[in-house]
Amino acid sequence: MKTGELASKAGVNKETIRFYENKGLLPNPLRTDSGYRLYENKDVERLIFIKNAKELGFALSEIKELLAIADGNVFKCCDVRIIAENKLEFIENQIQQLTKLKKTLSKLVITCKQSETISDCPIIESLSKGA
Amino acid sequence: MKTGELASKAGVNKETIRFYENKGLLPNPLRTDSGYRLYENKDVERLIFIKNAKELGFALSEIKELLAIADGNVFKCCDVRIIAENKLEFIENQIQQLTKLKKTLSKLVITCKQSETISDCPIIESLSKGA
DNA sequence: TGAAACCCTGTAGTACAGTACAGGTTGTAT
DNA sequence: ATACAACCTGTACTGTACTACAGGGTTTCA
Repeated sequence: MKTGELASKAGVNKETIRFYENKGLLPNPLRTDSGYRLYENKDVERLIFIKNAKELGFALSEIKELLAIADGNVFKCCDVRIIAENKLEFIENQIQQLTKLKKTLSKLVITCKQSETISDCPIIESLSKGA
Repeated sequence: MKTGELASKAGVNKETIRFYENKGLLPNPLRTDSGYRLYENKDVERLIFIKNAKELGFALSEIKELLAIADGNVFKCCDVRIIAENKLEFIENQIQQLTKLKKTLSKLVITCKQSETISDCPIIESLSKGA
């Protein structure tokens, strides 16, 4: 199959395929005599792998590592676990940060509902305070 | 005070000050005859406002709005509240998404601890599955 | 045969938030 | 007097993940 078909089967943009190829996430495909890229079903699977990993919050650079592991015999399963555990830690941290922000912000929004003029807006006031 | 002093007082980079000036977050400052930028204490405060808002997760474009409101008489306090409420909604959404990811990922990590070879790594397997 | 649809390449642009650098001027301290 | 720090400008680069475009070649179908 050619680029267009791969793109629609995997649900990505045609340009994205070339982009991933450049980035080393997709292998250099076979070509027709006229230079058209030729793909197989395993390339669809590979793109789905990438999509899934992206949804799990992995960056393209991390996905590249995961793919290298999935492809090769160089690494072991525990390497994958380490990448996943690191990502998990990062996500937990992010959740904590955001929860803190949420508390601060919702407190501000609640107090804001009482005042009407800009001069005593608690949000503006709060942002003006130095650490 | 000149750029360097403002930068160190506010805890930002010198270049960042020029960047913010270009973006319209800082007003055009007075200049000495030789063209050096001259700042006042209120500029330190303004940079601290920006830093605080950034910590709360506001984008520079949103901070620009907040500053315009804080500066001017054009808007009312409820405009600020709307911006804050939108941001709050966004943050809540993000927390939900991340919490889902965390669950999925930690399940994978746990099952991974049992298998040793790459061929049956549950993380790789899971990523390979189509939707 | 000829138009439309698809493919190719390289380069540039998008958004975000800065950071770095080249090449020049001014201010300060010894 | 002169070295050095701090300032000025404009432009280009960073990283992330694409997206768009110009200018050409190929395939397919009527």
